[in-house]
Amino acid sequence: MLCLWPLPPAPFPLGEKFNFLALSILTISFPLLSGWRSSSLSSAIYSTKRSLVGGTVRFVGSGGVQCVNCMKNPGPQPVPCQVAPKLFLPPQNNQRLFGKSDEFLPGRPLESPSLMLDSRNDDIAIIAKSNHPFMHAQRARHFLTRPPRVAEGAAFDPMRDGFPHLRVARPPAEGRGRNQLLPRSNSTIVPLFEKVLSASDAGRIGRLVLPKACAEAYFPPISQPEGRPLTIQDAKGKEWHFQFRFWPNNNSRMYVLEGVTPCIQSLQLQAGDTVTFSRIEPGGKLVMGFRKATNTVSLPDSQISAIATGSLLGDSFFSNTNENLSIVSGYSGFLQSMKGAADLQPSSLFDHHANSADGDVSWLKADRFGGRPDEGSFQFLHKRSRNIGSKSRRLLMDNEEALELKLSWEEAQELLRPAPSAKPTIVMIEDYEFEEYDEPPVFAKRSIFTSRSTGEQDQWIQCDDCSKWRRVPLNVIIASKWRCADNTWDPKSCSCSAPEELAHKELQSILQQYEEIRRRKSNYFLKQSIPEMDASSLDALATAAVFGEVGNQGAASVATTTKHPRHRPGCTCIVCIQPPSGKGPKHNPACTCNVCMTVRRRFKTLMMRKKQRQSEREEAEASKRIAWVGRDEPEGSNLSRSPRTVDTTRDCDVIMFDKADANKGHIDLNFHPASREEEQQHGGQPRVSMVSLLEVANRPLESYMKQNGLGSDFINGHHRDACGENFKSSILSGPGLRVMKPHLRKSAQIDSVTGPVEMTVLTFLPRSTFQPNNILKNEPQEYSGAKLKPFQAISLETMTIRRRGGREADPLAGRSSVDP
DNA sequence: GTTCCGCATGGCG
DNA sequence: CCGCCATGCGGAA
Repeated sequence: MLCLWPLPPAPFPLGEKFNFLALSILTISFPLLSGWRSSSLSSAIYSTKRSLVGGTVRFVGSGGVQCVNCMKNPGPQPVPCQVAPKLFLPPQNNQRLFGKSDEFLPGRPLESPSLMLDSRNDDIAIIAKSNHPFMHAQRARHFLTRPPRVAEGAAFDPMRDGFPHLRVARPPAEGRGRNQLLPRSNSTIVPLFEKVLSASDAGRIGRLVLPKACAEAYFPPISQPEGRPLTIQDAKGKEWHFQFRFWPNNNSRMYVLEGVTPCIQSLQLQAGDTVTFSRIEPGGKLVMGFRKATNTVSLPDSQISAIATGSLLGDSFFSNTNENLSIVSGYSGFLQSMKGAADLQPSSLFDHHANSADGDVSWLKADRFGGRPDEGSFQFLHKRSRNIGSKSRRLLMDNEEALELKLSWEEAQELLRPAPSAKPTIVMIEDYEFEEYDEPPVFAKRSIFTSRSTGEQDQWIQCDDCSKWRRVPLNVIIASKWRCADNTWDPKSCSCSAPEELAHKELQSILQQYEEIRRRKSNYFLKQSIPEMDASSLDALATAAVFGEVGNQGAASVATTTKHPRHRPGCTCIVCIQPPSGKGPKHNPACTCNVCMTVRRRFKTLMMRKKQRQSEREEAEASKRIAWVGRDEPEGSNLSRSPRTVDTTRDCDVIMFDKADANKGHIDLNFHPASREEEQQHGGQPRVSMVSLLEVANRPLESYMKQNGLGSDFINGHHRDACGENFKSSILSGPGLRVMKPHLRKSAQIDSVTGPVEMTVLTFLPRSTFQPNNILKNEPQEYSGAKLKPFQAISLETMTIRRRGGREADPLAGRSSVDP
């Protein structure tokens, strides 16, 4: 049942902001006792329009909401309310919400001792339960800017006009006036305001900053900075003693509630949680509740730190301890339209509430998840975005953005594309190229890239309506929803009724491979996330190195693209000019194929190169390096060349090794092990024996290095070139895999023989993560892992990294000692 | 050295 | 430009 309330007469001039006041969609439900109605209150937008219907329910001590129109004694006997429709009838005479004749009394059994009213004016009872929407209207700032201003001494008037009143316990007897409510039996809870806890509030300082306007309006007046003590009672009856005081601040005051730490801790409140303040009348006892925010909670307006509920509407109230009754009070100022409530989508926040309610609690979903918000909703969203402050943004990130960006790094990578207009700036850092973008990446709809035997590539995008896959140009970036009708590139497929271009088998094959790649990537990242990889992971790493190739097996035409998303048609980079290729068997961790062995050997090569450079820096003798390289080439063949690859692609990243055809300087972006082996066995000269490769690969890295005149210090993680090596190791992640954590686990990345192979990496990384300036300055200390920020899943500052292909000769080039 | 206290600062609406 | 308020900061305990 929809409950719409009229707005009370504005106690203060309604500014423009008021028109955008956003309220939550509230849902309440309660037992259908006599005179009771289950209701579903939904509210999305609060507007100054006053054409809303109103309703009156009463919060009764025995629980539930009672219709004041058919105020039957709550009892077990089901007595249908004869005037049920009146429950939410518009109030007459433009009465104020929660005024004399308006009561919104969400009714869940109030078993809490907090409802044992205390007549002390400065007592507060914390009676709200976690996650209960007290006031879901989060836009309080606007209220707060104009709460009923009262002079000291006049504040804290419990019966001030315009205050919402919530009756507690039994509803008044027929004919009983509101002012005649008996203590303990007919008390009114007057919601005052609420505040979203800031980090400071929830911190250990023990000071809760109170909105000035609210503090002055609803709390006992204080004339001295020392203020006065307040006793707070929680839902369990526990009393907390606070000091309500203020600080002089810029000729003003800053009100704080001191000594809140024990309470905050006891209630396990954190920044983002909401503390609510109300008052119980008669007696004027202040009560305090709270509402927990969760990670998935979307605070409609976190920046709104408080809500002067009393001045406005204040119908909401607390849940009590009865889990069966989830009474979410309505905010009085309600929506002018419930449109959108029907097609609300789930959100964890609201799911949470729904869990404890019979009715659906779906407020705000429409707002946040595209539930076709009406005009008001639109305004709400607009307003919300307009009112995000820096501090508020922080909260928003914690509460909203975090939810909406709940993507893994990999997932995020899959959705990121360079901005269409972005042009990279190539930055050289040591022997790596960084393609740096000033523009943030854009999100794009997931697509699959395939390549045909001819090397031609296609991009496939799935229609959101018919789920058919349509071929679209490679350079197309689909932002979000896409339908066949949007297919302006292929008139034959611009309708959902058009048949799919791909045969079912082909499609299945593509999708299977796509999923397989994704799965393997995921597994790979899992392995990567293990701080200490054991040596056996080398095989896994090698396997990971060929993941992309796996994706190319089977259907000849199926291959994930070798193009990096930033590449555009016409791009002549080493990646784009290479046609994809590759077929063959999968590689398991124990695979000893040439490629896998090469992968292993590459790693050793890399280690040696690192050490070599280190030595070079120390000795500054370039000639030594040349000599060293000369004797370090195990094969003297193209096989020893570093895989030059270096790029990953969009969704289905593909490993791109040098093809064996190194003489042509040709890089096979989709090298396949079988191809290489076959080439070696048939077409090319078998320049290296498997036995030798195995021998090399299996040789302990340390001994291998010693043999090559390399120290082992770096093996133990004490390499001096922490900057460059760590960096490179970081970005030299798995083949065809984007770096997940660019600079972590130094020991694992650098020291372990399971360290990364020389593979493709291309990822969007926060510029701040890599601190390229620091890197460029070659200041290892500035580039220590500890100084790098943890990876940030999504950053608007991005950098892509690409291993510079083949710039340096493999130090093992020409080395023949391991050749047979 | 830590915590508390009071005030100052600065961002933002 | 002003007020609010989150938070920093320095001195005191």
